[in-house]
Amino acid sequence: MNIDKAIAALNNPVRRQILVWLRDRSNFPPALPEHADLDGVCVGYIQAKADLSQSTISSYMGLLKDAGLVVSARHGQWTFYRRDETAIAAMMKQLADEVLSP
Amino acid sequence: MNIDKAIAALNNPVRRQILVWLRDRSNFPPALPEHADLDGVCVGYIQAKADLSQSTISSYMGLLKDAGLVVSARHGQWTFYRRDETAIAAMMKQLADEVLSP
DNA sequence: ATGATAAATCGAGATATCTCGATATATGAA
DNA sequence: TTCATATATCGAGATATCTCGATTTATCAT
Repeated sequence: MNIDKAIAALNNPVRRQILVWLRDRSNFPPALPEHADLDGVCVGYIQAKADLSQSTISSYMGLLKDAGLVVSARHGQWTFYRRDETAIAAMMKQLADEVLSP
Repeated sequence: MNIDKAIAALNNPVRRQILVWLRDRSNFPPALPEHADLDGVCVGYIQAKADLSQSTISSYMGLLKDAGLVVSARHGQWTFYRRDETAIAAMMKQLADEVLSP
């Protein structure tokens, strides 16, 4: 996790909204039966919800992943993204330590 | 305080550094005797420490102020900036509420 | 008034980000 | 193998940010 990349990733309302959506799987359509046991949400569902182009969402997810805020797992032709709660909490703590007065 | 403006203001390492410096007045040279009772740090001191141009620092402080993270007070020809601790804490709380899982 | 100092504003070139459509890659199905 | 689907990558135009030097504004001292 890199605080500069993390803040840059957060510096966009849609990317923050995606992080919020990913807090709850029920913000998206049900998974396909063959994905029922998998964690995370596929890019297509995120794209539909965000209503931006496929390439934009793919690159957004790449930024969030590169910042360490989400992790991805490929299953067949799908890539599933989910929050990295530990990394997100660590990033927030680091930012708070830096920015808040003790 | 506006979370979009605040994150944008934080999305720059020098501006974050300035916020850190402003946590402790002793990060800067002593105030002039006639300013001894005033709170905050003048733009010139911040500029010297950050080693960027006067106009850049003036505009950085404007961004931080516009984001609500600092407040300014003019005294004679000097403008003194200081952290708005309440607003900074509120901003961090709002960001945490948005980004952290409950 | 004049001149000096501090800060804010302006205008601009360089760089980065946003967002798209088109194309490439990977996988699964027929 | 061929086709369809999901995602990633590429290239580009529009917009925003960074940072500067020059100028303007505000204030103080002479």
